[in-house]
Amino acid sequence: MKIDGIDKKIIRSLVKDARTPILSIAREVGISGAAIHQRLRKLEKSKLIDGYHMKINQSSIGYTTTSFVGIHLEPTAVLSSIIKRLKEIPEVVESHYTTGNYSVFVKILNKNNQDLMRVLETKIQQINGVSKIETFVSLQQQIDRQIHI
Amino acid sequence: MKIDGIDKKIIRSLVKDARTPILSIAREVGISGAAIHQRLRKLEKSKLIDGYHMKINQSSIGYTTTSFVGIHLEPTAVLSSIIKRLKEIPEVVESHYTTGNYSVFVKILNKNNQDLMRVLETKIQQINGVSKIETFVSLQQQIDRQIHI
DNA sequence: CCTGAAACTCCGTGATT
DNA sequence: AATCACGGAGTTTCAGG
Repeated sequence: MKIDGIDKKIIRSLVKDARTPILSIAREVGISGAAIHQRLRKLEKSKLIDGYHMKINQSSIGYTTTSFVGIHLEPTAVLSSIIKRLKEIPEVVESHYTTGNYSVFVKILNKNNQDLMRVLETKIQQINGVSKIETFVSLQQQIDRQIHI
Repeated sequence: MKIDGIDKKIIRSLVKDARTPILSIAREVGISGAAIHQRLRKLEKSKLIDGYHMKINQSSIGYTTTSFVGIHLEPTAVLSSIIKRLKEIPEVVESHYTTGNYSVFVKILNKNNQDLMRVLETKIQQINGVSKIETFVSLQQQIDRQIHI
């Protein structure tokens, strides 16, 4: 998959605002809307584009606490069933299987510290196969962006 | 800010696909396009909506390695200047100031393990005030979603 | 908070270079 | 891989219930 300068302009424009009309990108770039349309179709087909998503301001709906939880597993634990249980916890927004100290590493969002405690104690800690967890609460997020093209 | 069932339907639809036409949401919900348009304006004004973004498939552009890096700071380190330096590293996509073992916790994307090593050694480790770092490489990501409304 | 209608803008496609 | 042309859709605004 080759990406030229025009493709990059299209991508940067839609990464910034996914609802930008194709025609306004066309005017900016200096080629026709139909051409932008064709390129976008190709980019979508190539799987370079994962989708277009509205981003919700989590704190505006009361989710003010972001945390990372390192999860140590018991030797007999089965990863796939752990993941299945994690998916059932709506507060869990990311889950990774990692090298290093932990086995599973998750990002969770909560309304407040009490809500965080509830999820840790009554949800994550209760999953069969979880032995020990370690929690890092984000006091402030300073960077949040995508990889730059 | 009150969110009713119609607002939720609008939000869910645009979280899934930010380019969904307002009119098609209108047909789904059963009210006029103008009404959806008005509600969306209000949601945008209320700051509940953080934006609409194209999501790039990072691995399709060669960024196949995701890692989390816990950064220990020297007692004299100044957070704001550390953050400033981190922002200059394009591979750093998230940065948090956290409780727990670390002081700063970042998510970084790399093309491969060698590229990861380069960024750790020649970029992050070189920042003035950084004492020790600990890296967790994601071998697999199983969950990636937004908080559910 | 909704609607319908008008004016405007955009989308998607087919024919063409 | 770009262009033009065009009919169908979508967006935005506004007067009105």
